[in-house]
Amino acid sequence: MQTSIPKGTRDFGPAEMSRRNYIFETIKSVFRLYGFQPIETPAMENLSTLLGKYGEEGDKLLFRILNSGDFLTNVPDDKFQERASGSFAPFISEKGLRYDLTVPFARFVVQHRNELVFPFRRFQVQTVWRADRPQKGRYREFYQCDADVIGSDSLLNEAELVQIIDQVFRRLNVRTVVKINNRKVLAGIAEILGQADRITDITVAIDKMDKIGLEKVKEELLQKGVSAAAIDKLQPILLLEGDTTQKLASLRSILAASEVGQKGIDELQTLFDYVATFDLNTEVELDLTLARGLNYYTGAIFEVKAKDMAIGSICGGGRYDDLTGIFGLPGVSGVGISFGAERIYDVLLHLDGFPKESLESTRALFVNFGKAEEAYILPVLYRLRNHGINAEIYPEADKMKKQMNYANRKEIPFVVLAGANEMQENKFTLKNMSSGEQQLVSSEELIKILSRHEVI
RNA sequence: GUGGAUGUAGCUCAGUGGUUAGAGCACUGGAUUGUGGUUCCAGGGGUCGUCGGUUCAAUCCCGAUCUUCCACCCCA
Repeated sequence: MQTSIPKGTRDFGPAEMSRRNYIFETIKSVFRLYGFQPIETPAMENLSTLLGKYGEEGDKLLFRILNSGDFLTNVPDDKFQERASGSFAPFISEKGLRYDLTVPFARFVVQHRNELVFPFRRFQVQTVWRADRPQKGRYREFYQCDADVIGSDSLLNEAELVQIIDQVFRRLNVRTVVKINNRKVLAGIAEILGQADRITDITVAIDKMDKIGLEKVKEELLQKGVSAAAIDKLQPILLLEGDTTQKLASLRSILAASEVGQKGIDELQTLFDYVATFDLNTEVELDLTLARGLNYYTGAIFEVKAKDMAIGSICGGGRYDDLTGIFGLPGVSGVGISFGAERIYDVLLHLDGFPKESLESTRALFVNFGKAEEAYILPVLYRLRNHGINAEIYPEADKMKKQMNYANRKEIPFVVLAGANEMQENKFTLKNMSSGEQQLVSSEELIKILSRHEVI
């Protein structure tokens, strides 16, 4: 029988799981350090919650769940005849798999607003699904690791998110650069250009600056119907030189006529002032070409890139002023970030950055020689486990070669042998599998040696 | 969603319009009845992605479909 799994999904074996858990645990522990609390939401949401929140593209990428039971009976005859999936679909599907963690979170906040303590700091590490066409580093099922603060306008939140990013990548030993921009500044730019209604086209185009270059961006803008005069005015903004302070200063004069632009610059200034007082490993820079696709961002936007590997962003986020408004709770501002665990995995693999001990599962294997030996071993095994030592006994009295081979394959560092000789002396032979050395020890010594956590 | 490539043993890959399709690694057994990683010997395992067409004959040629990969769109 041929087995397979759906397109764009993956299995994870034990070795991959321990590496992935290392990443998840690192991220979660930093989230906890900053006072964030975990929540989980269901894999599926009502389509009414999901639809229309990610733009037209996003709606197409939603996985929809077929209604259970005899789902065709609810379809009116005329819809059935039309064969148009657009009008047909609502009758046969009312649930979908979540597309990200932010929208379900917004729904969660609205639904539980009376139980929550605001400002609410939550983190969430769960799978999301997108019916995208898979390629390298892009899957139809993947994890997101989100932290958001909701119910606070303070820019201190943005500043602390930068600290969190720094702390996570410091612990993972990945050199990064954090790029920051502000959606209000982008709106200001569109306003100055006299193209306030084209803000989406403009931001999408200038987001491609580092990828396709200035000339292509200008071409794309022309094609989208932005006037040549406006593009000429845009050019000096994209080519701003100098450090952050200088960039902000020149931007302030360029955007003098835009109120929203000035507001954005103020916010950026405050954020960078905070960040300047932190002792960070990561570089933090102002990048006016950073746009981020998601259209619910309204203030700061972040993106993190690895310095030692070209793989796109490994973390991103921003402020959204009214995400809960669509669920009937207006005026609640939030800001959050999302770590891309799958890409961080690829970066660590590339840098050989996974710690050796994260792979070890069993510390000691007891060789099985037979029933009498089993009875001798089991109480000691129980004691080892009570001391927090991962240990196992081979379940059958198979050939030594096979049992030793099992230890090799599982990369178990110690093997314990206890047969007639050892039983007579009430001792155990402890073998170090990497050096091949072995010693005769008591059960007390066994526990003592195996409790040491050094890597061998 | 658009364009291009790909699919042969568990894995990495050879190969041919014509008898029983191969290698390395892995697996199982033996050399070796309390000592693994090395070596040697033997063995099991494939409707050559799936369906259809051309042909006396297809794993090979053609078409469709699915998978994986690459670029675009978009994104983590």
